[in-house]
Amino acid sequence: MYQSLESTITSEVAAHVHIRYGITLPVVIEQPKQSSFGEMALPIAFQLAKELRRAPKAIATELIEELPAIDGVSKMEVAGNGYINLRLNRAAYAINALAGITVAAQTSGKIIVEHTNINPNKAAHIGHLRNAILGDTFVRMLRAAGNQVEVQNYIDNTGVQVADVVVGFHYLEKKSTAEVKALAAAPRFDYLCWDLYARTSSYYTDHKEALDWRAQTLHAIEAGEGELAELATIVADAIVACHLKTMLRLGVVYDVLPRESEILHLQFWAKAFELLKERKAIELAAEGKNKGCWVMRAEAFASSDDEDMDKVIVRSNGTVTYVGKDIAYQMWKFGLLGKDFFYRLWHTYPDGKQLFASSDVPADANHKFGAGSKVFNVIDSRQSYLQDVVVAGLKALGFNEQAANSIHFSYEMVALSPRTCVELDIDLSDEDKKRPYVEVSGRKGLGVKADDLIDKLIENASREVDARHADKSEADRKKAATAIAIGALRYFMLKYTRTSVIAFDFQEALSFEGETGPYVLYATIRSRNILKKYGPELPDFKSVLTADVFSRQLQDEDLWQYILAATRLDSAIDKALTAGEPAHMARFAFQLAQSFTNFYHGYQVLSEQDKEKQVFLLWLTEQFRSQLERALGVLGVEMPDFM
RNA sequence: GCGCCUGUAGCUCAGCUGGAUAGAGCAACUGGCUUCGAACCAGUAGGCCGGGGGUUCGAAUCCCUCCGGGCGCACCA
Repeated sequence: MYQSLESTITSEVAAHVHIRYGITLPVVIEQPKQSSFGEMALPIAFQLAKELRRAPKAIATELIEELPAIDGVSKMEVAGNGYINLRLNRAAYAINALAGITVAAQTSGKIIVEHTNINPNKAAHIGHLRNAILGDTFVRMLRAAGNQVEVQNYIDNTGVQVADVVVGFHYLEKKSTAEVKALAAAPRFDYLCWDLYARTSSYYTDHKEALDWRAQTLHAIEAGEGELAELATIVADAIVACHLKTMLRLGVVYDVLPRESEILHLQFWAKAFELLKERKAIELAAEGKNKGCWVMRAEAFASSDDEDMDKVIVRSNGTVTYVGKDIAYQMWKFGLLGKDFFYRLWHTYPDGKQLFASSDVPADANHKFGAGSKVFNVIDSRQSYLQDVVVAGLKALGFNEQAANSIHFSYEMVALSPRTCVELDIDLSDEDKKRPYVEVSGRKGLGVKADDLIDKLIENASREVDARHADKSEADRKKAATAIAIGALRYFMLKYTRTSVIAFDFQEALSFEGETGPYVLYATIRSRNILKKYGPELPDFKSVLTADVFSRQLQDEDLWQYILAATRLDSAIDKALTAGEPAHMARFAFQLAQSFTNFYHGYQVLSEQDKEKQVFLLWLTEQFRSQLERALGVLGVEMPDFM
């Protein structure tokens, strides 16, 4: 409701300003610092003051006199040096909120969001959790605003990391294919590979000659033949299954898994290579350190034309680098490659949703993916250099529009707090101990595994639930504890803005008090309980609550403020999307919960004697409940039945 | 050296892309459970928004500069 009023006001004021002054300005609506100033504030006079070279206050006064009446606004007044404060028609606002008036969703083309992208060679860790939760929440925000979204999780199943685990099994552990297959079918295969990967990595540092095994393995994988290639497939497929399972625990699902193996087999790169050469986006270096390589000139992606900065796309031995493959993949996402994958059903989620993976054999699955109009790549900020190169590639090919619509949805890494490192027995240098956070290495097998963290959170939540609800069955308690734990985790990962490094600390992550997911859940449960415990059937609000009733009840300033708070969700989603910041969404949900909690303490709904007021309070409670649940849905947090 | 990010309460962070008296949570202190469940609430205390210049009606926010911290800058992904 709030959002639709906002859009009415901005468009009417903008139209007036355009006609009256011949100036086109974006009209901004702010929330006054003090509620006594009114519900909305327009700083438009300040914006106009620059162009008109007149005092803001005079312009504001003039605007108020000349602006035609706006539906829903009862009063306008000049305040401060030139603010225009608006007071709303409370009863009309409430009536519209009751009717569920919303802004029509905008329809644009398909948006592709790529996230998670974990190397399929070891268990997921907390850094991957941030990526997936950020990506998944952004997807939910986009969908809540009416966009069509496709979620992709890219699988690099032919890379060095997978090869290293294969080297570990084959050369170090001397395992047969059958043995590896058996291990892959057993639980916690991702944990086993986590350790094996670390062991192989450290083996290389002492035995440089072993790097030859890696080269052989990579070669075999690329050729797609022999025992080593088969091992790679077993490992990668089994680990992908582990990752999907971990992500499903968090409510994160995907539409399609484009895999690097098909990018290779279906000659995506060859096609892109032709185009890059044809349009002179890359050139063959005739001399210098990159002699014999196809390179993208530095000037295309950096503010330098230094030859040393040129990026190699095709190595002197003719093989393509990661960036090259990524350019091909990015082109496919926009439907620019003139090629598509085949697809096969990878698996079906418990709710019936189907997940497809790319395939190189023609199948009858009639599914089409890719060819989006806008692409968000959720990748941590350490890869911004490579993302810049990919975008520069599109630009060099002449795809300027697509380059502009390729968005690196970057975020900072998840490091560990020194305290948590100590808990995990990670050796720290004296220098590290002084830092606020320490970056840990997956290659060394250090870090916090995603499933371990989730297990620990569930354990914690279980303790609380068990203590409060001895009467419930163990299964019900476990279910509630799981929902609370996941809510806590998702909120924790979301409450930091993208540019903030998370110094992961067990104590903080395991906290269920204050600005946390459980706080929001608790408020929602309370709203639900009031409605549940109200004896008779809930009244039919739409017929009982008339404009008269609203204008009587809304003379209470606090109640009016609660209505405003409980009708802002759509506006909040919109703003968070514009800012590209899921953290704003999380914060809004928290503030909404705070607002309801205040209402909860200020008004006794069930014991209210005045019948008319009670119906009104019930409706307000219901309004809070539905908005809180929707907000949690956007955050991907599921409700426990009790807590 | 070049590029990107960053410095706000004791700690962890917001601050809606220039607006009114800079906000939360944690920790600390004082209170509140026979109430729609205290995973909560009310209150107290805590800030030269890293320093200095500039832009203007107005700066935590934009520009310059200095200081401090992080991350990138492979024929690895």
